[in-house]
Amino acid sequence: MRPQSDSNNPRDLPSGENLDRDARALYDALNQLIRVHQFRDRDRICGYDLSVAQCYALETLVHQGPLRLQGLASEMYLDKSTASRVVDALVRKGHVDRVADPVDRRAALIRPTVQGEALYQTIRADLIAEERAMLEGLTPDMRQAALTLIRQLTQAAHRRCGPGPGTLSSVEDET
Amino acid sequence: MRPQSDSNNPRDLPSGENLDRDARALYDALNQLIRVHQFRDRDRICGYDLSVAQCYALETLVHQGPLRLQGLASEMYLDKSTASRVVDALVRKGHVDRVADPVDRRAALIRPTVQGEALYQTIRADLIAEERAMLEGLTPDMRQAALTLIRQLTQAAHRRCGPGPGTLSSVEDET
DNA sequence: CATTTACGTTGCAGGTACCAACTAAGCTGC
DNA sequence: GCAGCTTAGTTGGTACCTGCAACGTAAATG
Repeated sequence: MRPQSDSNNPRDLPSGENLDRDARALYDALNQLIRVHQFRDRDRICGYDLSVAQCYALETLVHQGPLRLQGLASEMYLDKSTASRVVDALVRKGHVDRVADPVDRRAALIRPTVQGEALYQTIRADLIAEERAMLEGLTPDMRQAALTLIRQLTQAAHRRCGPGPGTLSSVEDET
Repeated sequence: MRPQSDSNNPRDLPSGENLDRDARALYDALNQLIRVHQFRDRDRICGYDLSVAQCYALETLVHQGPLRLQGLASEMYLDKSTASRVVDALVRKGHVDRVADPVDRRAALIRPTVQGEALYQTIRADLIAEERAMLEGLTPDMRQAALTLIRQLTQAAHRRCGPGPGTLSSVEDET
């Protein structure tokens, strides 16, 4: 439906024509990247007796501080019932605990335990080591560019993804 | 908490020190990106009465042509039993079919039906439109750079993580 | 031909996910 | 204060995804 104006030099086009082609390429590339990371993370995290969802929840709690269940669910794009069960599992394993919210006795604040925080840091260090290995083949310039681009892509996707309840904004950290 | 070797000048270091920091940043950025995409894909694909795994299988079959179950499982980093069930679902929905392998009567070749191929193209077009919208804010140069980097990251991760659970073949590493 | 190996399916167990229904607690209106 | 509604979280039910183990069948090997 979008005819490639191949009569002209395809490199000089003002970013209108190649957009489709780049979009296709990006879709495929991102697909690959996401799948590889997904499975790598899963296998690696399972070695620590955590599921991926549990690890994600723990990570969210470590980063965002104590959260109510609803907040955690929003942050994870999950139903509150699913979040509840994930928290159950983490409580059973001793990685988080529920404390009564002082201002609302219906609510419970969920926060990582010392053990949970330590476990998360261990896993994080492990995964970061993987990223580190991947980055070793890139020049510092390229690494910076990669970061910038990935963040922009995330921002764009997040904006479009629409009503993200918690609006996770934990992207910006050390410069 | 990581001991920064601050006794030295951090600006002159030959990319050894900043590597850690970049690795951390990459981990976080990739995390965000993957999550956003994951949920976006899930919601979007579910609108077509396909699960993500089913869509991934269909995509693999469309891209790679007819595959045996084992090949599909390897491609998806899944156990063959899981792949079998995913294929079951796709067969039930009429998106793929199994044909007997002419040279091996144990095996079955799985291939998309016309309907399955059409469905995949529809979904793909939909998802690509999303990527396209995301790319609109980037310059052509940045888009190219993003592609290159994402592919390199994928390559690196793929090399490191190796094949998934269901894979027994295709990894002859002679030690 | 018997054994071994490979392909795929099925049984089992556990995780993930949603919706809907439920309990408990807060908040309104009277 | 107590109905009645809303909100926070839990639980039941259902369905899917996933891997491991155990099969049946077919090919390969001796």
